[in-house]
This record gives sequence, structure tokens and C-alpha cells, in this order.
Amino acid sequence: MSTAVDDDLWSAIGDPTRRRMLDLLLSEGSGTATSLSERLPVTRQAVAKHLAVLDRVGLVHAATAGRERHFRVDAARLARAAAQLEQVGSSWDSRLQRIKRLAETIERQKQETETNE
Amino acid sequence: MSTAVDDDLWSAIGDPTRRRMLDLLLSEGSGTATSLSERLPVTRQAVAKHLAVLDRVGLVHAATAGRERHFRVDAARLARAAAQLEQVGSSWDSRLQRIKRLAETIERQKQETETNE
DNA sequence: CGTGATACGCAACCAAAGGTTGCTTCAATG
DNA sequence: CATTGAAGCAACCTTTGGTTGCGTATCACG
Repeated sequence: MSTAVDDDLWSAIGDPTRRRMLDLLLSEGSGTATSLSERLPVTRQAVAKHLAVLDRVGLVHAATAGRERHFRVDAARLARAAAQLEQVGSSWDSRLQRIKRLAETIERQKQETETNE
Repeated sequence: MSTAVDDDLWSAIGDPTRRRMLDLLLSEGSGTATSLSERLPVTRQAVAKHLAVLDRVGLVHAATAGRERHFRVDAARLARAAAQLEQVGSSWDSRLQRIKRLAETIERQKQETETNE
């Protein structure tokens, strides 16, 4: 069951552009709005807005250095988000498998009844 | 790394209302726009639109029975979506842990150099 | 059989979010 | 100190999640 509490985190990582930004920040250590926008199909301003969103939910933190603002991911927060993803995924998985097993059991029982008639 | 290919599936399950709808459909087997809207904080019409989205990406299928349209989840598709969630989550997890180990190693090395001075 | 209730579909409309362009501001560097 | 590179700000556009209102089809029952 989706806990429905941390929908903020979810919606933050729900956007594909933001996920790619997190990927980039992870693989390059840190980045600015400008540097990230160079590897993304959107403008610097769009990236800046996304960074603001990520910053608001604490998934990234900014450090101003001269005229540049460097962002890096907050490992703990991202780990929590990742755990949520895995949790929802595995929850669906297990429920689907339970349904599958149930269906197979019913199928078996039907077969037995048919052979008994 | 996010595969970036199945962004449709992602955006379909990215919406919190749609996730709850999938949860409901899973736990109750099937449902209509009306029945789902009764357990959700949105109107029937909103639910209908979400169902259309889920149907378009194949996560649910509809069966018309009289004046009712019953929807049920497509187990295979949802399993794929769940797998993607887990995959992205675990990918981030492992990358974060690699970074953490790296940081610890550097920390250890620094300590050693300090004690050698 | 027809009349009311029920489930749905369609259309117009609204607000928030992702995205763009254009311009200003601020710091580094020649 | 003039220029350039990075960031911020503001207006605007489009999509998307949501609503209300209304028309349509199907069932159920007197």
C-alpha cells in the first residue's frame, strides 16, 4: 500500500527530467543549472526550477561559489526516496504474485472437479 | 541509470491518484470509475480520465457489462512497471553506497596521513 | 411499457506545473 | 573599467489534473 504520506518526495522524483538530473548529479558529483542544462533537452531556466523543487524537498543542497551555485545530492534523502520506490515496486510484485498463485490454485481445483464428474 | 525509454509507464504511475487507483484495483479485483471515485478524494470524471491514461499505456483493461465498465489491472504490465521502480531504486541505492564507501576510504587515508606527520 | 434512478461520456472551464523567451544583476577576468 | 559568463526574475504558453454541468444509455420496477 502506498503510504500516501511522502507524496512530496514521490512527486519530486516522479518527473523524468528531475530523475535524469539526479542521475547526472550522482555520476558527476555536483553541477550547476548551466552545466546540467547542457546535457539535458531543456533550458537552463527549466533546470533551475527543477533544482528549486529538489532543493525544497531536500534531495539536493546548494553551495554558492563565486558566481556559480553548485548543487549536490543529499545521499540520505535520496536513499530514502530510493527505498520508497523499491518498497512500492516490491509491494505490487508480491501482491501480483499472490494473485497469480491464487489463480493457479483455483485452476487446479477446477481441473480436479472436472475429472471427478 | 534511468533507461529513459519507458517514460510513458513511469509518468502513468508517477501520479499519486493513479497509484492509489492501482492499489484499489489490486485489492478489490476490479472496479468502475464510480466505485473507485467513492474511495478517492476526486470526482468520477477525474477517475475516468486517469483510467483512460492507465488504459492507454496498458496497465488496466476495460470490460463493458451492461451500463458498467469494469476495469482490472494487467498483471504483466504492472509487474514490468514495478520492476522498473525497483530497478531505479536499487540503482540509486548501489551508487549511493559506492559513494559512501569511497568517502570512508578517503577518510581513512586522511587519518593515516595525519598520524604519520 | 414507461418512468425514474444509475452509470457513463462529452465539453467547457480552471489552476498548477513544466517549459520557453527576454531582460536584469552580479561576479570574475582581461 | 568593460566585457563576458553565470544566475535570477518576470511574463507568457501549453499540458495536465481537477471541477461543474449536461446529455445519453441501461437497468429495474410499478
